[in-house]
Amino acid sequence: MSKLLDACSQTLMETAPQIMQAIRVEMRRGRGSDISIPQFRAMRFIQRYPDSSLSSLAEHLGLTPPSVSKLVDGLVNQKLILRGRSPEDRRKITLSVTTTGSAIVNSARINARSTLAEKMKNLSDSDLRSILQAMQLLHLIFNDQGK
Amino acid sequence: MSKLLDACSQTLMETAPQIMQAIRVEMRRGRGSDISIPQFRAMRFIQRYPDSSLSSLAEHLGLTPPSVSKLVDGLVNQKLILRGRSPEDRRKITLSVTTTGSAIVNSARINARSTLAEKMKNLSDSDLRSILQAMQLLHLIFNDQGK
DNA sequence: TCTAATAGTTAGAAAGGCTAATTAATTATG
DNA sequence: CATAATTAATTAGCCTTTCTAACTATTAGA
Repeated sequence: MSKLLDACSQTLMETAPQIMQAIRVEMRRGRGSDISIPQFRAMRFIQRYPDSSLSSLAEHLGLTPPSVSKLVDGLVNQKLILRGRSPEDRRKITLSVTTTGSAIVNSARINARSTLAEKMKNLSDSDLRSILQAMQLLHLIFNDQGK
Repeated sequence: MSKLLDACSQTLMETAPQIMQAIRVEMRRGRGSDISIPQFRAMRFIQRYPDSSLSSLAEHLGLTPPSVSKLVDGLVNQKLILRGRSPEDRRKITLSVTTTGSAIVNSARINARSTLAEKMKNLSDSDLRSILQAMQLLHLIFNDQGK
């Protein structure tokens, strides 16, 4: 086991929670667009894959179907997404984002993004490139929980 | 606002939750050493700063004092940490990790670290260096919630 | 057709946050 | 020096998020 690999794992464990904290805080000050990170991630997924089923969403989020069913309940109640039934297989549901939902998810994204950007604004271009590259690597590796 | 900065923020928002998910999953399969991420982070902090107070811990975790008081309750009940009173200022508590606590936090750390390492093992050294550098930069920036 | 498997939901419990109010100890002030 | 203000931590009460287990409805298969 290489020292380098070890150092990477170590620093990932320390840093990832801090970044999450910053994102979470920022998501919470959307003035009316007060959604949690799982809710945000769910809506992003549904935006990307319209008419997706509950189970595919659950898999993406890394949560159990009952948890996601509740999460979906919440979003439906807030009229941010729609829950329909699939014509082909009537056991399945089809999820889609409403206009309101789109507006809120976009404003949350812009808020969070600009605060993250604010924190990183003093970094050099070369530092930023290194962060971008690292994140892209990690994104590939950890996509869908390495399943 | 630079394209680069924007791309960084974007990818951070997508990737950080996925990394967290992987760490969380791994933390949960400690066979008896079943602790949450906030609990893990708390114990790591107390290990690093023995006799630390509740408020300094709360600040490190980015949580409110009542939340941390509960979290500490849980760890004390499991006999993973000790809660004493400071001799100098008797309002303050002094936190320390027990032998059992140390064993558990170390095994959780080793578990999580080796799974992260497993996922990254196919990366080149140059990729790993880029991840390490990026994480160190981000660690500095997001340390203590940019307060 | 009757049984298996699959998709989602419901019920109920535990954990982890929060704010507001409380207790105890220390510091500052009239 | 006595009392007021501040500080450290806890308690109380609430809400949200997650889980497992059990249930309903639909489809697929023997």
